[in-house]
Amino acid sequence: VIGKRFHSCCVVVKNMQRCIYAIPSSSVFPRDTISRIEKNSTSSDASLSLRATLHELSSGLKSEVAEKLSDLNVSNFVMTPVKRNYAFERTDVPIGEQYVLKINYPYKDPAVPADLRGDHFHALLGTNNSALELFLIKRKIKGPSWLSISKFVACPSTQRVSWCKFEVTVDSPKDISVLMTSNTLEVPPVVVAAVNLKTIINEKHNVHEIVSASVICCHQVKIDTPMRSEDWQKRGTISHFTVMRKLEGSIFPIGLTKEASDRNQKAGSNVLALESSERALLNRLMIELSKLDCDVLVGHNISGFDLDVLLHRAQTCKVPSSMWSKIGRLRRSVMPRLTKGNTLYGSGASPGIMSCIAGRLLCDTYLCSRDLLREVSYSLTQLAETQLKKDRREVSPHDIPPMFQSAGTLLKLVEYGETDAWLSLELMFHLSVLPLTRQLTNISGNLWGKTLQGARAQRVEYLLLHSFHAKKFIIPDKFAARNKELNSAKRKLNADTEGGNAADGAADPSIDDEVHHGDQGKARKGPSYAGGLVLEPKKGLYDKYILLLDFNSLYPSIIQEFNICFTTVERSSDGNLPNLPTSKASGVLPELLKSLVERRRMVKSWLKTASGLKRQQFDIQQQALKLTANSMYGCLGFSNSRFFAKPLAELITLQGREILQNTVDLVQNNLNLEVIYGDTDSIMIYTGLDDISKAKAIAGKVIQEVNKKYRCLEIDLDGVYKRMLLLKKKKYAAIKVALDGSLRENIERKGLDMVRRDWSLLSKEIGDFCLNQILSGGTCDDVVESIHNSLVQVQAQMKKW
RNA sequence: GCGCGGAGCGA
DNA sequence: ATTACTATGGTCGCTCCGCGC
Ligand SMILES: [Mg+2]
Ligand SMILES: [Mg+2]
Repeated sequence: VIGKRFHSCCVVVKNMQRCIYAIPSSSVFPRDTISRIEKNSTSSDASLSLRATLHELSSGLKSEVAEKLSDLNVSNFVMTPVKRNYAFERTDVPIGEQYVLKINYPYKDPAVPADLRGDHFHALLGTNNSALELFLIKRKIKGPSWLSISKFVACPSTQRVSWCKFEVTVDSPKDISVLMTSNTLEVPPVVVAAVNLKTIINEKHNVHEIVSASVICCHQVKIDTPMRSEDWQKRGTISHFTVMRKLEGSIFPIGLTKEASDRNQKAGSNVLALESSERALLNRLMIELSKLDCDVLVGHNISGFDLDVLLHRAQTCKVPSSMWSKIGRLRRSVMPRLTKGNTLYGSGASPGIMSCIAGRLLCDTYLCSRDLLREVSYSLTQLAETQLKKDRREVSPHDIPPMFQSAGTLLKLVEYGETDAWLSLELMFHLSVLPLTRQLTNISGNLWGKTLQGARAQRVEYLLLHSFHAKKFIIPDKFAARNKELNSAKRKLNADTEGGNAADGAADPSIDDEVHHGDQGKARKGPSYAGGLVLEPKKGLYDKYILLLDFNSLYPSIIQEFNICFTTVERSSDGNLPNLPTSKASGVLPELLKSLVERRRMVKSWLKTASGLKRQQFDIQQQALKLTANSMYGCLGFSNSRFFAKPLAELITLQGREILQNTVDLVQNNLNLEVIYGDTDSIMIYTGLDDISKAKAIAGKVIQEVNKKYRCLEIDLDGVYKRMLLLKKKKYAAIKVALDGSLRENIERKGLDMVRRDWSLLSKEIGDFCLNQILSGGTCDDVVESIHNSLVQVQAQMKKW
């Protein structure tokens, strides 16, 4: 901090040590010897002698390892016998607690092959762990937070690796710790720069060339709470500029130069810079960006367009690396391969591009909107209209060259560019992207940048890495040899779903709630195990009260209820469905979920009494905790996940199906109520009553009966429907009555064509009209007539066209 | 009815 | 016109559309 401003600082951590584990043959630490000496070693000097004994026992192992390491040109290593747990999928590592040999040596030395074996050890784990991951896990760094950095030395400017304001070096990762007293420190603001490029198309090479770049910069952005527009738009905390260039072989239109200098003079800074070439434009842009030294780059489809164009043009125009690399915070000398994989639209920036902006976060509001909103289109124009209530003028690259004919139109172009940057920025605030992703990151302990990219699997991966590490587990390697099963099991499963699909041939999932929408692009793989049970709906129009009961967070609750974990469920090597655990000891996953649920409960209790920004902060935190708990199951069933455990995922969904079926049976057979539908974690009960309080009383009874069967699982009344049209599985609409006593009514539409974005507006509007009529409560004749009339009218209107 | 491909809703 | 998982991408269930047989 200088004065009241925060600045960037790069910390170079030297001497990172690899941490690998050799799994000894059973003869190295004989079980009876170990338990005998452990029993005696309760006092401290006895533990000294324990250590001595362990070193003694492992001497053969150690010398063998030492020899093999030396063969591999690894010289500076330390070996220590330690007690660790294992609970994962490798069959060559015993499950449970045991002594293993920990080997530390510098990352500078080469990684040893993962399949290295010896007479005294039969497996090696952690050989390829990344230094960054190890650092975060060992130092227990869970997302952005204050760190204490001790014994650092400032780096002379000639040896810097970064463009940061400060750069220091520490000699050991242990010089860095999470600052425990950080609650007393203010959360620093971040600098956010919104970028928008305007390009023309070079027909010959079929590439975009940049003619203008606009940047809007917010210097005081909060990351702990959402910000209202009046706060982030406060004068003095925001700045902007546009860099523009003339078209090749032509000059700027008359009056532009004068206008630019007037504007700059008036603003007291370069708000409009005119350059003579694309290369000069890029140079200027990089200089201005490096002055801003922003923490976050934001833009609409910035990862799919602007950054890509920017770097490709820098390459083509031979912008020196000392310039283009300022787009990030690391100094770089060679341009990485910009396109590698990821040519799919909407899948984020390529790794090469991401590496260029190292040190800055990337917030693509196109990708964020796809994740957080449901819209028929995610264009900036559409989002500006529906989300921000603003008009946006669309400018295609083909419209641009003519705009160079007059100063007036060219200034319009500047305005459009700056407006687009502004709208994207506004969208970012509107969606609270930074507070939400920061919170998610602090819960899981991964990298913030990855959360911004989506990377749900990695979030869960880090959450589990931290948890298992804290309990002294050896963590599964990233590229475990998972060559066994693969596709063989999946075929079989699809083939032998016994019974038709009447009431039991269904599957299961993970109970997503509101969020997570836009899903274009990625072709889904076929399912590899059964998911949630979907009851056959009793189709029809219901006009008396219907109860919607729904289990809260079904899968997280199942994991806790049945203590499902890597550490508790015995899995056979053939990948068959395991039995429920009998173990009393709580597993790691259940404990983890319990703590997430408890934290959420606490935050929600604060939320009740808080107000204003504090309240919004708690709300975000609460959402993030729920999201995290709910996404864990998905990763157990994710074949590329480091913690892939299909048997566990399968066991969870099986419990889900049984619980739903048992609930249906109880409600129908014991309570004599009519269940008309249910999906995965919910049941709908037709009460046949006109009296809402009687209906609610029934709900209370059902809830009581169901909940007393379980320890963690909890069913709750999710809604009361006054009338409902039930068409098919996952397709229905209903008038939902508010439960807060206000009796407000609202039509809920699920799965119907009118909620899908692949139907025309006209079709959706007509559908909605029909639905309103059908649910209006009018007589059948009236409804039919009204719909018929309306359709005739539409037909007439269409004929006029 | 089967197969393939494509949509994106639902939990 | 075609398409190879050195990195990486959360799960499954249920319509709809369109082609070919
Ligand atoms: Mg639920
Ligand atoms: Mg539900």
